[in-house]
Amino acid sequence: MGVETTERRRRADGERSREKILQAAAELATIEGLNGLSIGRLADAVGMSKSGLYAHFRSKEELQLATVETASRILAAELEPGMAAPEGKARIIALCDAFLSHVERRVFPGGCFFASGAAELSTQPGRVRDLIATSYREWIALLQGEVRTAQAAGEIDEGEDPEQLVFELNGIIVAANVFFLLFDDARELERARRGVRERLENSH
Amino acid sequence: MGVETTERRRRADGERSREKILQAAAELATIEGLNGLSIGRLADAVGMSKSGLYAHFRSKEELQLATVETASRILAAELEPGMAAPEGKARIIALCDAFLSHVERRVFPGGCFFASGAAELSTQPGRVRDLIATSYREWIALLQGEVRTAQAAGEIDEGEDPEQLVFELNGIIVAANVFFLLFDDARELERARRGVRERLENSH
DNA sequence: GGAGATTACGACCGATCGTGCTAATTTGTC
DNA sequence: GACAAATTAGCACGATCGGTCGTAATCTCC
Repeated sequence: MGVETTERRRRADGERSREKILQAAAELATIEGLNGLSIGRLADAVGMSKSGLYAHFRSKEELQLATVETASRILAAELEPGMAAPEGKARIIALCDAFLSHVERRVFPGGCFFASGAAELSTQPGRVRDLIATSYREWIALLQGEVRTAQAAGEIDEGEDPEQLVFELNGIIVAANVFFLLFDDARELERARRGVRERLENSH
Repeated sequence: MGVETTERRRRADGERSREKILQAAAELATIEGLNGLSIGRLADAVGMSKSGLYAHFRSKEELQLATVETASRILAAELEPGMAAPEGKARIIALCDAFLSHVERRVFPGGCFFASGAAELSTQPGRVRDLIATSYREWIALLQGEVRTAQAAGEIDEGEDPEQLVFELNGIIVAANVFFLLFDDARELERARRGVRERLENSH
């Protein structure tokens, strides 16, 4: 889903460069922040000149938008093993596990890209903030869909409010993300796994 | 608890300026970030010159450390109504409510100072990060103490692990903080209040 | 009331920020 | 193989970054 990508012909080598830049940008942004990430340092990180970057992105904001989309793709790939689980309760647990696993393996060195991005930009109006909010909503909607599926299958009590349940589950795993990084302690992730399981067991 | 404050005599007018600076810094930092907060903009915000600020803080890091301590004091004052509740389960709920209330009233315009600071600095080694981590631990320890008190009073099941329970409770209210800001929707705070209550009811 | 410390300012430093302009090189297409 | 388009680098710009210095005004304390 491209954000009004102004189409223009791309050369193969350019495409490769662009991909390398965005991969580095997505990783760096979780450490320096999407604002703190500077064109100069990013150029150094990929071994290019600042103006070389500008051939691919006409402004910093456009670079940030493309970076968020790249992070979305990376996260989606990380969640794929979770999506492979049978739909319903099992998939919810598998998705949470996949998320916690990608935090633990430091796919993004600064933890979940969207947790970091949301914390940084939630109070800074603009297209980047909006894109992050939209992406986050998709993740929430995905989980809510699985909850409803699980309810239809009788795995989760019908009285349970999907929005409330997903709010709590997401809260648990996002907290694990922050604490794992802040305290450098893998037990935080284990607490999240336990919390998710027990919360789901309690809902039937 | 002062962080090795190099003592030096202070004049009454200087103390007032210093307080004004730190108040503005604590608020601004939740929007711009502790790194993104620049000396120049902060000076403008309080109507002083950059070099005027440097009469109070010898470096940006020292300003950041003092800002974190100021934020601690502000938060502690906000939690006071919670601490006024009878110890145990009631106080846990009152503390969570006080926290959510200070988010809703935007005591810090960018939400919880420590959630924002932890997200920004958790991967950036240094004294500021360490101070934030220490302050966060105090909050966690405070809640855990209340849980143990509640257990001793028979309000919470003895089988409940205080660390696990507080991890989940804190996850819920921190998630509310982020989502309230990102989606600009007060229902997120209501979900947190409900989540905290139900989680505590379930533990006995 | 005078000495000495504190507060505040303006000017200034080198570095880096995002962003243009230009030119050379590489690539894909007819 | 020629030509247009895409890619990348070099350079320079104005603004802003954190920080220093010298100096003037002001407060505190003996």
